[in-house]
Amino acid sequence: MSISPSLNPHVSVDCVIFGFSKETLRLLLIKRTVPNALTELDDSYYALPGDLVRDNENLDEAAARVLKELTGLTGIFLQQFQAFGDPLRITKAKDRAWLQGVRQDPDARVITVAYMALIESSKVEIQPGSFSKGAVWLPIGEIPELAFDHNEISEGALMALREKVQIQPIAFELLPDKFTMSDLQTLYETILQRDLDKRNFRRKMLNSGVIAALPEKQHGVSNKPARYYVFNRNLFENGQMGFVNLKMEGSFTLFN
Amino acid sequence: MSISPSLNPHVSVDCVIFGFSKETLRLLLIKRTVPNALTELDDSYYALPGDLVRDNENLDEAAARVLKELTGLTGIFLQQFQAFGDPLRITKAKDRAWLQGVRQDPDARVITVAYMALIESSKVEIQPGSFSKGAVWLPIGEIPELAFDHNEISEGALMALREKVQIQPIAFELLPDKFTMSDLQTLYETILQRDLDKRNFRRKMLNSGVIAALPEKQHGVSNKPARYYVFNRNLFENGQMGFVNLKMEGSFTLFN
DNA sequence: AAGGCTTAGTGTCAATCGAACACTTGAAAA
DNA sequence: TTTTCAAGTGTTCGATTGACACTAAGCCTT
Repeated sequence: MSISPSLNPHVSVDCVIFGFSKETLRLLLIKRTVPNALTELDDSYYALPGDLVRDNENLDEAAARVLKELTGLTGIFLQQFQAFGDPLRITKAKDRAWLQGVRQDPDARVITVAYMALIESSKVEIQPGSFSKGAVWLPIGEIPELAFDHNEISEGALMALREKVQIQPIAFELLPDKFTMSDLQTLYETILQRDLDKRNFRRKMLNSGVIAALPEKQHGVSNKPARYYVFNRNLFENGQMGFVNLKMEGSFTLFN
Repeated sequence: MSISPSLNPHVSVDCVIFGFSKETLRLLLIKRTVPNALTELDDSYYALPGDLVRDNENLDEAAARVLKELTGLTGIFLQQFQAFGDPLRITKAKDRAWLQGVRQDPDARVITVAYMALIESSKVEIQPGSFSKGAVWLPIGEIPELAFDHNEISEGALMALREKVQIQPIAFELLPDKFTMSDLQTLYETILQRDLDKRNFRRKMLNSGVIAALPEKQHGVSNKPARYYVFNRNLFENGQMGFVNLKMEGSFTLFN
């Protein structure tokens, strides 16, 4: 992204992009480029993809643009979860050096509105561009020190994801269109970091109506082939079903 | 609030302040003052209390400051819920006229980070000041057209409140320290807009451990005096209890 | 003083839901 | 043909939910 006069120099969006592969949750991070090749700081310094908000776009549009520029994808799950505006968020030396190369007013206070995106990670093809030298999927357990306050933002996104997944059926956004019951269970177990009972999981998923069975089964696996299911997207987009409620320890339930 | 060079002219906070009295949920709104008395627009034009964020404060601090300047209160429940940044949010003619009187750069794009506050409304004493000509508690069913996109923000806050109240025991913030079971039930019914069964409500509230009975009862009421209860604040601030789960219609519950 | 009015406060039962638990099935590989 | 591996399937018990109606306590009225 080139610097442009239509950028609002005080507000940015950052995208915490979740994917799920090899039984781990991952974040899509970019490696920052330093345009005028200052110093040694261009190696292994990752950041969340983000950009300043332009004058002619709203926050959601800015986030969707960042996502599209990086991955080529549109129409994916993308939800604002928190604004971050600590005045000290850009004080790391490395960050200031980078900003000097890239921003007109490197000392400006920037608040950022953070979004979380859920992607089926195999859909992503990293778009080439000056925006980033490269992008990688890193397991959430192996996130290094990131630029600015991006570690804090990522943590916040993970918390928000854990909560939302217990309230709305959004985990499906991380899976391919068709998936097995085990895929789904593993995903939930990964996000929630606890084991679930196979039979209870199955029963409740099916009773709830959020997924539908396909006639098709796996082929060429060396064990009993699993049935494929699809997410019943209409139910939710038409607002029929409000609430998916996944209890946590110490919870209690109220009312009729 | 006077214009000051330490204000960030691109980011503001707005507070949606909820109170509960006479069996209705209310919002604390301010009447805007027009410093240089332009035109006819100073009558009955309400807005959410808000201000630009200063360079030396973070977003939470800015929101707490706005709340304190208006009500004199500190330490009250105040939670960020959404950022609003539509480029067209300041296009109403009245709004532009007002901004010209009050901002250095009235055409600047401002994004706002919205907070919701829960107050026991009898605690509020409106602070005098140039900030607002007057403040009023208006029932949420009778909110007129507000400045900017403040109607949209208020709606969003109400939605957020309805959701949060089903997940965490925060409704108590709207009640006095001691309250009767009926007070509490009426509050929940008002927020959720549906009737609850008295006996079931009682049972679940008591079993949950969120409230504790006091020995004291009402005096001087012309019917059977009700017992007082207090909110068991420690349980939550120490993180023992995670989740209060109030089912909605069409809900389903998942997992062990 | 008695009766009326108003809100507080209480218990049970049937249906549903949640948690725990182990064996059989189907396909490929050996 | 046997082995290996994950898929798939039911039941039981305890806890929770939701529906439902009468008595208790205090003040007010007459």
